[in-house]
Amino acid sequence: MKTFFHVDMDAFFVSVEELFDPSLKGKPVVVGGQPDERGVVSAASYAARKFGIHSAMPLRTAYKLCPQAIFVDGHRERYLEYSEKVFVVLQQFSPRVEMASIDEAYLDLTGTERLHGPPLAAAHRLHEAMRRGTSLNCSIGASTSRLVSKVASDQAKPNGVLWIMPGGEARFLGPLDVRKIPGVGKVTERNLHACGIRKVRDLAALEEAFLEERFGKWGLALAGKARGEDAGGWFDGEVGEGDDPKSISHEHTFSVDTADTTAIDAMLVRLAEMVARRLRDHKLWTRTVQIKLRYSDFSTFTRAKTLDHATQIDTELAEAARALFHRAWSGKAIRLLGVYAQSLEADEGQTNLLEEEKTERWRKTLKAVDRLRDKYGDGTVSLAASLKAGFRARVHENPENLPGKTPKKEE
DNA sequence: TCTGGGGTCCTAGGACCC
DNA sequence: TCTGGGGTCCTAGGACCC
Repeated sequence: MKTFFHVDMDAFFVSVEELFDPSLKGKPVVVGGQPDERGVVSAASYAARKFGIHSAMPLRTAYKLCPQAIFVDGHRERYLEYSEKVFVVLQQFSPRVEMASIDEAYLDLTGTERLHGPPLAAAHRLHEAMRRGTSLNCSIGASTSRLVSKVASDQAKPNGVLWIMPGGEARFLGPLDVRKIPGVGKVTERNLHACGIRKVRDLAALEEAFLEERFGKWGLALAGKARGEDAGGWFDGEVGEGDDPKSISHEHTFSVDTADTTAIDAMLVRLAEMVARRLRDHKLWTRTVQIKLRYSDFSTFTRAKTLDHATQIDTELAEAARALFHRAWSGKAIRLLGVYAQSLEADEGQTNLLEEEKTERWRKTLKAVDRLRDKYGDGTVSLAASLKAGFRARVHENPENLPGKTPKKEE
């Protein structure tokens, strides 16, 4: 018999901000940006949720719902720091920990009864340890599968613990809306509703053949989920598997849509530089470069190109990104630009000797550049290709709105 | 309501090879 | 000649998650 926990921090970003500014406690707080900015709510305090504010809602909408709410810019470094503290606490309970995102994790506690006692008691002890170790509240779901534990932690919120006994999975899931199943979003919910399926028990009662015919492979996975099984999709494999990223990307939404080629090129180069930097940090190389562009009407296009050799070099990424962009661009004003690296490879496989020497020289240069950026901020050092274009663009775009760190000092 | 940024996984068609 | 089937890679788009 397996035992899994799902641990989910309560209103994580808001709670961390409260630790830095206790006067926020109990007030309607919105993390994500200022009310006049383009952007969405990253997290809302429980007081703010009472006004109907929730994450992913446009900031302007949140402001209309609750003008007296306190709007706070997000501080990623703070959340990463606290995410690390969460991880440390979790590791004390089981070496089999997998952070599923910055604020939630799965624990495999199978076979730890003699050490931790029965699941419910262990969950309560973990809950208390989290409070002591991080000063933050969390909710914990415990059961025989990751899926059921995840749903359970959601039902336990805020600040609660819920254990679903072995054999009780179907009874627990049955009365819930299908939307509660991880992986069932807006579209799948609508499709299920169209078939008259509203509750998990409706889903569980259906023939697998019907679901497969209607929804394909996804339908089969859905049937398993309705029974509380982990198989198929995100819950495959062991807890703690999958460390290297499969893609690295940066995107930016302009504060005002732009058709200015100079500003666009500068942004593409900048995004490419940030992606390349992170590739080097991870010791990874990309073979497939992709760009994304979104027009004022929100229509979105992507263009990808697989290179003849893997790279982690700013200018190669930037050149590929610019070529892709100009192939796809209609000339209309742009709302968003993105640069993506896929088909990532580990730090080997540089076969061509000449190529190797060339990239080696580059790597030395870039290492120096990376050090400078660490010292003076991301905006300080740009490679030649971005220098000309970059300068004007920084005048156009308020530095506060630029991705990455704001330059602390101009060289 | 006027819609971020970082990801993962899936589908489907066409190219290309055997 | 007017026609197979499988495997893999590439590309574009989309659902979903936090």
